[in-house]
Amino acid sequence: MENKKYYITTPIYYPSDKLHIGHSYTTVACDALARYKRMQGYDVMFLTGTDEHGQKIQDKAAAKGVTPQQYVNEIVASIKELWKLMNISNDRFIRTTDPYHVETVQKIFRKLYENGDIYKGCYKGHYCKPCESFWTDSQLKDGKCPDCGGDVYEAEEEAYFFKTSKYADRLLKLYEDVPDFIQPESRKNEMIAFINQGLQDTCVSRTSVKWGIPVDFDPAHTVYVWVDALSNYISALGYGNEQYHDYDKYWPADIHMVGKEILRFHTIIWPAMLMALDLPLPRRVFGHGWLLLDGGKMSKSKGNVVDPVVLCERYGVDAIRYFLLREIPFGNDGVFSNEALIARINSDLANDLGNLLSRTVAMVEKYFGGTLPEEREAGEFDDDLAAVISAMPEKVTKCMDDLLIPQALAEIFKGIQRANKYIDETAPWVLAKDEAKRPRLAMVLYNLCESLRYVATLLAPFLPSTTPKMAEQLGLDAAGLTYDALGGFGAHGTYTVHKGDALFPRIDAEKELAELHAAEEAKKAAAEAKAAKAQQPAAPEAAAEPIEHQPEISFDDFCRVEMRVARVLSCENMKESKKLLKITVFDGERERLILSGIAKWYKPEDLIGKNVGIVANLAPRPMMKGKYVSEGMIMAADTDDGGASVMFFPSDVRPGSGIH
RNA sequence: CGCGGAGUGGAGCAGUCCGGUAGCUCGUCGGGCUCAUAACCCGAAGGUCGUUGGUUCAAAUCCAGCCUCCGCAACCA
Repeated sequence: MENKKYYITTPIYYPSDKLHIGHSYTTVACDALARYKRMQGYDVMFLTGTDEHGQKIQDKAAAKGVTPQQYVNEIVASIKELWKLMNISNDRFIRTTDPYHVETVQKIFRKLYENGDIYKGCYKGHYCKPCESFWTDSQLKDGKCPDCGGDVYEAEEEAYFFKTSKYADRLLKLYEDVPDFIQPESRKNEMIAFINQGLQDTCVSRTSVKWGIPVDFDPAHTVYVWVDALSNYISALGYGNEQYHDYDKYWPADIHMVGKEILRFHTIIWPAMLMALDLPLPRRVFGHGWLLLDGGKMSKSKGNVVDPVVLCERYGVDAIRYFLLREIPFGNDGVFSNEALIARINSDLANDLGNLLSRTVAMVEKYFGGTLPEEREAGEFDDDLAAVISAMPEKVTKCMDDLLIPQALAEIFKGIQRANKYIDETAPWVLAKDEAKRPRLAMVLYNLCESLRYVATLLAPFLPSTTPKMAEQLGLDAAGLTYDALGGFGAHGTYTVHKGDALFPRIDAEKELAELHAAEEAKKAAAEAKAAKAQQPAAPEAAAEPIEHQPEISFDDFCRVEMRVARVLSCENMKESKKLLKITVFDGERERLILSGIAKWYKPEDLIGKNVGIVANLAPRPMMKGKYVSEGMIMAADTDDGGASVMFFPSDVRPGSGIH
């Protein structure tokens, strides 16, 4: 029993923007697990935090005219606020800009370097200019670039590399020896396949990015993402620093919870790094699914509110927590929609759970003035109810230990439904009419209170602010509701209840959706008005995003870019790619092939026969493993929805005309 | 032929490994009850289990082919 510890982590989030509901999902899931383990008597360390370095943040801060540190400080504050709002019980919050973390990263980087697991890429590196890739000797094919088959040059840019490839065999063995290292199982095969394709060493430093942790023995370099971000899991425990001292106590992690998009880094690079450092490996990495938005994209047309703060304010934190934990099946993606959210809140939380408490408490007050008498008489249906309720803890435990959170909740709600049915079976309002049946009536209501005591206890990890409300109405001490204190069905003495507000008020779905829809229409109308305004040259509209500027160039520099008009001769969709259009143009001298990533926004017939602007002296670029070579670039403007708007010229312009 | 996942009543899913009356939640319809948040309880309707062929006494389940959707990889020069 002693020394049972549980170390659980969320990914560290990238504070380049506000967090959305998907981030909340990961964190809430971890929180539920952490609370559950604490309730089971484990010494839990629950870590979350932020990954604050990198180009993107550097750019965003510059665009806003603040330092990167100022920029992230502001966002991190809002993240901490969000976790507070959502009742997240993390024990620690790490920021990769924390000095102690910086210290650890530098130590790790140096150690890996001294052990030979990190090497400077240009020593043996070959650089393929078109592919912008480094290759080692062993990766070259006949001395040429393995991707495009082109010539390679001695590296002209230094970078440090981590020898991921060296650990391929040990990683495969790890997956074999620890079958549940990668969860869910289906993803394991993807990882194995990925390794079998041949692992490349991982670039772990940059000279071009300044916002990051300097390599202390080579300050021109900045530690690039992996060593910086992944080591948070141990620096937060005090590995390599003096800030904390519980590395020995908590490491290795019992579970790293991550989104499926970063599972690979946690099951390949991270274990390889730990192997290189000769440290124990995490026990398990769980790649959960995503919360997709109804209809695919960012919801603007669907009226979905995806800001977690707004959702919590509107529906209550526990309602949102419940939805997130209940709706996403093990390892799969779930769909978020306002309809689904409201349906879930109404049917499960309001109708089943809230109403059960409400009707039970109301009857205890109505028939017994709030306090149940000691004299009780057993009867039909009691045993069945007791059996279902007292089986819940074990079932929930089983589900939680298998990380089946939605199923765990389903088990609790089965108990709730059984209790509702029990009321119908025993019909307390009928018993109440007969004075002689008061002991029986007392027993029925007592059994309902007992059921609710179990439910309140088991629900605590998932709905931490609901349990105290239930406890209060039932006259129980919320702090005393633990697995150990359950003590069996019937263990509690008697009940004195206090009627309170509805746990989860029922939502008028039609009205609510109409309101959301109206709000959406208003937003849309505003956007259209804005767009219409933009049509008028007299009233130019400010850019939606801050404009990122390039350094000033000379006129000569400008003249080096050769822009010409070209006529589209043919254009077709490619079966190999959803994004690319295969375009043949006549540039005034010859035909050239251009692959352009505009297939999502243009059909071939939109372009054929038209005059477009191209950049003509761009170096030919091998694409799709050298299968095609694209000889130029179609000029197009970015649009607000992430699409492209191609630049067309009138048909009387001669192909080959220069553009200035 | 790059890798992988998925196609089951109106919606969302389970069942497929280890063949044998197709199950759950929501919705719909009918009934019951009145303690309760117009909530609760019971019942019913509704499915050729993507498609074609094969194995078998028997296929949602095993085998082969095909169709459709979705991830990842490749890739917006």
